[in-house]
Amino acid sequence: MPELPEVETVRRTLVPHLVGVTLAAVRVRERRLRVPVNVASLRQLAVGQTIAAVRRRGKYLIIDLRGGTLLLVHLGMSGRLTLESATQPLARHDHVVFSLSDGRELRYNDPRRFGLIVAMASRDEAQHPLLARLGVEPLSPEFSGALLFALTRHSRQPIKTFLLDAHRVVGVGNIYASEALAAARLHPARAAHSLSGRETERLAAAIRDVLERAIARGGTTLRDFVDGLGVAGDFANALAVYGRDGEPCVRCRRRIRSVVQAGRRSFFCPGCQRSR
DNA sequence: AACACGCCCTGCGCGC
DNA sequence: TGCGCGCAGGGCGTGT
Repeated sequence: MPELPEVETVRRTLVPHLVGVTLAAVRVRERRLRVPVNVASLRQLAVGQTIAAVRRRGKYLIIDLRGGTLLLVHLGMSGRLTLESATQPLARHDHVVFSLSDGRELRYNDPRRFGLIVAMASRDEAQHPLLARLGVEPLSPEFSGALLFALTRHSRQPIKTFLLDAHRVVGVGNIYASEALAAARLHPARAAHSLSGRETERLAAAIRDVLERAIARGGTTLRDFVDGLGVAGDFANALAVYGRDGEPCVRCRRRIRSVVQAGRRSFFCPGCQRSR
């Protein structure tokens, strides 16, 4: 899926085109997403409204509409949110299509349908079940080694699995969890609570650094990902360990290995990332 | 409370 | 060439 850098890339590419534009109509061609699309609420809350801002919270895009409503969009594993010419034929898996006042269309495409689009009143944002329990933003000033140290104290989970839990830290998915741990030289199987203060400092800095570098290069495209204008990301070449099982580590030349943790594959260098 | 697990869904690449 | 299998960037409900 789009992780934080990919969602942020979509946000940045859409902002200049969407702010000030009105949602003139919506067509829902497939309502069976992770949360079933509520067509009536989309029509009542979103259609006719003008876009005031496009924000991001974790892996969620939040499209603020004038008139006190917003659209919450999650791209799941395979989702795309792209601006297209209305004359462009619809593609397979174009599930939700917004007609815009400038004649173009904003299209939500998602083959696996793990994503969602929800309209709500802006005042409900903080209490909404999908948002209320989300953890800290890793690119915010409040995120630090000290905070990560505090958050990890009572978790016996492997640190890799811990990082994937959006109720603790948002936005870090399977690619960037492995990349951050590699940069911090921490073994993915280390129990979260076993990390020292120095190690959580290193890890927090690595998370921030890898996310920022990925955003700077438009995100990671493994297969599906494109930004709001249909352009693929460029960070896949910069990945140090993810997907590089068997290849030599650029730092120590040992072969990168992978293991499965909590059902997700983790990549690491056995030379640079010792378990203790 | 914390954590492991299975499941949601489609598409693709691989081995046979 | 075709087919079945395993696996994929996420997140939640359920069980212990």
